[in-house]
Amino acid sequence: MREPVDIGKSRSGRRAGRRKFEALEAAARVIAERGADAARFVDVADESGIPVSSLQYYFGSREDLLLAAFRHASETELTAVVGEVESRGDPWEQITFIAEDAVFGYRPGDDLAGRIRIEAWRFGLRDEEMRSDVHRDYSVWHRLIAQSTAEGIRSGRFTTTLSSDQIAVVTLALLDGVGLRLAGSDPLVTFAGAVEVVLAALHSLLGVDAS
Amino acid sequence: MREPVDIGKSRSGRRAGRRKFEALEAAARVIAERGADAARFVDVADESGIPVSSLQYYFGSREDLLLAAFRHASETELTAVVGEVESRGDPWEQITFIAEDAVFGYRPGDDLAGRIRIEAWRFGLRDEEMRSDVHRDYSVWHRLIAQSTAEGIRSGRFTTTLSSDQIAVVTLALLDGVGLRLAGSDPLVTFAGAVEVVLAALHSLLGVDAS
Amino acid sequence: MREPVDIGKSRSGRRAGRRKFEALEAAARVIAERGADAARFVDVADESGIPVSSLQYYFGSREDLLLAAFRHASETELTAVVGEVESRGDPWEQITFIAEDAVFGYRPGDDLAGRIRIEAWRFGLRDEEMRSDVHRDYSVWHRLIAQSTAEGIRSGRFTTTLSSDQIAVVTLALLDGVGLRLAGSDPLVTFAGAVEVVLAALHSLLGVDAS
Amino acid sequence: MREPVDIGKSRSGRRAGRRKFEALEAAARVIAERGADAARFVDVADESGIPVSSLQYYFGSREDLLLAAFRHASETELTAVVGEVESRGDPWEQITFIAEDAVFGYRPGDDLAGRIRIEAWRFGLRDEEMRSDVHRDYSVWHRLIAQSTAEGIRSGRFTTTLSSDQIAVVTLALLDGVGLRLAGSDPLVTFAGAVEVVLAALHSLLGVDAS
DNA sequence: TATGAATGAGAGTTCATTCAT
DNA sequence: GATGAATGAACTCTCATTCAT
Repeated sequence: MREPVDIGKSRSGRRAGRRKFEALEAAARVIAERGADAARFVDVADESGIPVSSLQYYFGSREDLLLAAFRHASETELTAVVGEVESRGDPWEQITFIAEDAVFGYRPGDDLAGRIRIEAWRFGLRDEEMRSDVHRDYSVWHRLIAQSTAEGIRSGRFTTTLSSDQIAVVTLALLDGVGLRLAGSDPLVTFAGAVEVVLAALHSLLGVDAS
Repeated sequence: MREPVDIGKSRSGRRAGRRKFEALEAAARVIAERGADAARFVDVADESGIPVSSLQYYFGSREDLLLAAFRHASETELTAVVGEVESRGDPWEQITFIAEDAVFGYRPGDDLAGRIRIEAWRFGLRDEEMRSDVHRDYSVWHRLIAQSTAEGIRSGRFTTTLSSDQIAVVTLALLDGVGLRLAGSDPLVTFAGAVEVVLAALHSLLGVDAS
Repeated sequence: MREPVDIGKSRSGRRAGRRKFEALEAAARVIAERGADAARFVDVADESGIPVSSLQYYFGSREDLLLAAFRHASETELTAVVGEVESRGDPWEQITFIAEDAVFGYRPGDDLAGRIRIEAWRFGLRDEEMRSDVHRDYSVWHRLIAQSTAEGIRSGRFTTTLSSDQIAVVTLALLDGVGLRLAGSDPLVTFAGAVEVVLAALHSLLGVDAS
Repeated sequence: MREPVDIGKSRSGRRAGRRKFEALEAAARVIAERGADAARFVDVADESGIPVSSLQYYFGSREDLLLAAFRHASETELTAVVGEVESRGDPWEQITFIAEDAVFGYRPGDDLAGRIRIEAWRFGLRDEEMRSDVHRDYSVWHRLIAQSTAEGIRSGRFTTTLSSDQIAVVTLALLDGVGLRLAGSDPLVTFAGAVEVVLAALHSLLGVDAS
């Protein structure tokens, strides 16, 4: 609600913007490590070196800080992914990029992106505002996959009994589903195996033309 | 420290077992509604009518109560599912039963089972003890699916390029993945559509023999 | 709202009741000294030796503690005054007792009662619940004075152009009005002078028969 | 440290004086509505449209702002009343004007003056500087009433057993006393009844000559 | 002169837990 | 075995104030 800090255009604002950025990154790390529900102001303060009262001054309430951190993380991720996908011409390459990128977010020891995603879902279950953010993010991922799929079908690269929208839903479900297992260190799902099984399933479902 | 739930056989224990059972059911409802992190002793006390100090007397710490509630819920669910699956002869029927049962746990307005599952994963991300419970539960589901799949492959009912273990991983991922969308009221995934898309994907992946 | 503490009948309750009583007396002292708006939990805790969290356990919110303290003080005072007044037969003696008792509440160095009264009014200006308590207390004082006055008029002891209800309003206004001056250490109103002027005014207004 | 309000004579100061004036009026409204103890910088900023830091720049600390607001209000009121009183020749008319003016300050729905007076007393109970302001104001009111009374006695218009100083004390006590009841919406004291009872009491006490 | 940025101090409230019965 | 009483710890939020333009 309160947004007193300049996002960083003017000279004086640059420093404020910089601190806000650092606060958001710190908040994301805290959320990933402890979970959104256990992310306290004092944790973010310790992680960022910014006083608690300053965090409150920047973001308002605790909930607003969490929302801002989630938003920051998803925007950063989505922007990068969309750019990369568009730079690839082949639909199957686009799909594999998306899948690998998503699963890489759960890489053991470097799973911040994946954990943030999980926390975002969870938080969205009970927070109205977060929920609409999550829905919007999913719609972007969905469109990305559905478009690649439709293009693959059109061009004859893919042959599938499912619609492109169904493929998008299935793909996202697969990625979230294996992500959970990876994040939970499930012994039945290794990182390498996760990438392989997801790609194998999509390859089969899409009937990818070998040529 | 933690006590396994008294099922209520001994004479003096019968009433205590009854109360514990009610406490666990109440705890599950609270967890599903508010989330494990926000589930307070006082919430369970209000929901069950049992005083806070009695809950502590029965279960020990807050964490122990949550663990017991999760355990109670997953045991109840698994016992039922395993029985039902074993009563079915056809592998595809077994798979469809498992899939439908899982997705039904996210039925809008009656999604206690699904929400408990989500909370269990999440809690297991940061709680050592919960995590091994989650792993054990997944291994049961995994075995159930892998066995049906192996039987289907052996009998020629299924024709697939994936191993039965991979099918198990994919199936569970799909179910969790669509469950998340349903639990989050995602407008892109309706309940009916979720059942359909999961079955369509599995049907395609398993190359189910039409006969 | 919460009233978990026995008021002190049973053996175990006696101690709890005792502590609550001490908390209320301490709260009254703090209110008199610092003012209701500045009366903090920690002040009452320091004054009474009871931990803050125990005060909250006993009374609930800060507002409830203040209300309870005000109520405790006014009940104690009113009970005593009503008893004393009834024990006096002559209307003028009754009136003088009330007036002197009220003004004595502002005795320099021993003005707890007077200050509590002032804080009660003030708090009642903005607190709904306090306000009705204040109204109720005033109605008791009013009735007391009006009855004495009516009796004096009936018996010929008083001769006045004002109604007994008007005399009650005037008397209470006078007492509050001089009380304010005394509480504020106004150099124009000394304690002795205050008693004198109030009695002189009432004597004149009531046309007290010299006999 | 505290600056007397710039009335706005110097060229550069005129605008600043205007803003200060508006800030003081806004502060008075806030004090009347919420009470001095609950009057925050941010409330006055919202009420006046002047930034918090500017208010601090103009007035210094919070206490200084409150003092300035009280001073502004009482000066405005006193100046007007003194002028009006002096324009009246008859002592009883002077007294009635003072009484009516005071009670009118508690007119329901338009009781800013009355509430400010109450807050001023109260604040003066614990603030040294405010207290001397209050004393000074009371001395002005006192002199006004005592002079009218003395003139009335001298001219034979009044016949009373009380001294003119006592009449002043009684009058002010009456006015404050009924003001409290009015401000507190006491059901036993209506606005019309308050005016009537005060005038009746003074009429009786002063033994006003009917001629 | 005027104002936004930043921050320390403090307050109420929640809650798990300990203790005594 | 069961439960009410009591309490310390932690957390969010408010607010006056200081600082840097």
